[in-house]
Amino acid sequence: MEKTLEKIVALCKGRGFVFPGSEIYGGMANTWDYGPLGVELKNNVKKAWWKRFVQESPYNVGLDSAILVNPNIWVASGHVASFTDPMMDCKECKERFRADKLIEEYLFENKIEGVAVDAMDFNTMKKYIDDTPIDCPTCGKHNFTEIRKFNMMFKTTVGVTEDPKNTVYLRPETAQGIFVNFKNVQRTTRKKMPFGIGQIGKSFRNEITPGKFIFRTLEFEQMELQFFCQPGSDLEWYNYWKNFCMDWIRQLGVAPDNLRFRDHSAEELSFYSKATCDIEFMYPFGWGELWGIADRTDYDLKQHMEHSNEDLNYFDQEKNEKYIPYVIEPSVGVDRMLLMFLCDAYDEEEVGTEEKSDVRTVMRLHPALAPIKAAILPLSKKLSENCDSIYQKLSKHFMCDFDDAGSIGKRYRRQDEIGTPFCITYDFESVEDGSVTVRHRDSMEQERVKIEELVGYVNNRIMF
RNA sequence: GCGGGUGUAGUUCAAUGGUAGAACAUCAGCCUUCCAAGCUGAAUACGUGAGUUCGAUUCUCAUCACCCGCUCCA
Repeated sequence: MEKTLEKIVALCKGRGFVFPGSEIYGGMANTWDYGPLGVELKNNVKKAWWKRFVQESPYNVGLDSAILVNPNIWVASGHVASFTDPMMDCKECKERFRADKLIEEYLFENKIEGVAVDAMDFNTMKKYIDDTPIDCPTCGKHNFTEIRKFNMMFKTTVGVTEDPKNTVYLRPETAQGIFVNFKNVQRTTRKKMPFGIGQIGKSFRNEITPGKFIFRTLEFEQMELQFFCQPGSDLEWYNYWKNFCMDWIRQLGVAPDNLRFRDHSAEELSFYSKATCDIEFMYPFGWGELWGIADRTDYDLKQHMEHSNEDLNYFDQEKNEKYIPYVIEPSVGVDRMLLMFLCDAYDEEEVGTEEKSDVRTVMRLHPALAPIKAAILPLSKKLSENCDSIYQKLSKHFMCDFDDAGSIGKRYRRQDEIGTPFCITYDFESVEDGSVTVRHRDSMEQERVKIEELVGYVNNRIMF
């Protein structure tokens, strides 16, 4: 079986998981809408994360902070400076480069030391490139455009007048909302070190050219934990959360062969990070980052302390000492996690006979993630009305579907394709014995269950 | 934003300088007692705008969008 992104995108669009954004207006690049099944799947992913990382955790509590915040937060966090890429084009071959990268490469190749590219402003960079024999890596010529700023933060304006003074940004990450609430949360929950704050929310990045379905989008949802701990214990917790995250994904049924850790090399590390590791997934287009686990040190709290003049130290009563906590950040994108589950769950099975080959498409989603938990299918249309009360009863507890169009086999296939773990078939005997047939998606086995036991039967199996 | 490609029903494909067909999917009816059956019928498309032309889905230009590369990393 070939598992391609095209097939998955087609299934998503065809069955109502994910639609292209603004489609009737010709679309809008890198925006996607979640359909009736997609929103269920997405909610289930978020629910599962929240349950494991907040609800069941002795350490962590939740938060939902604002998307629009005081712009000084982005100055303090370094986003205003570092999210602005200096782009320049080669006039000869039209290739585009990052000016700072060009200089860095040149310095590296010629073993020149003592030139701080990070400290240069755009004019200095341009002048340096003009004055230095830095050539276009593609065509070898030296004829560049001016540097243009590319800020990855979306801007908008507070108030009705478009005064630059009123500019605010849509947050490019949820983390900062946690840091600025560190004291509020610690005080109100009376948490002691170590403890974490979890948050699920939307972030926005004005990427140059994203792509690959919902892997990278302008607007995306993050599930982040910022875990605060005593300096010195940070690496221990860093490893703890790495494994914790990996275990969680595996328990949700993702094939271990499709997952790996990838530690960032020293050059690759963000300026604020001491150690970073990605959990990567084997997408149809190759290994791609899913979950970033970073030791952010005390960088963020320190920055906010400086810029806000608030004391963000933590006082440890037991040890009678004061310190700025270190932060371990496991941060994952909901959308690319959802894509992972879709890709991993997608399966095609040969079920045809010799004369007539046939393919059965099955989404082998973990029952806790499946958009529809149970489909209620009358064996004959004559029995449809008898199913009303079953549907009403079950739908109080979980998402159900009802379908009486077409043959029973066809209806099983429809449910297989959207990952429904249980099909409940009401037949002529059901009228007599008050039982139904429960057909399992993966084994295709059937089991007779009393109607009054259905809720418990399904609930026990979708629990995670 | 730059380079290359593409734009016809929901999907996959046709045809045509004289306003478009099919398959699958969908819906309705008949039939059908557990894994994509059958029959009958229905709905649905030339991305948008301008130009050439008696007439454009077809030719030209523009525009918009999508795909592949550059970029990026939740």
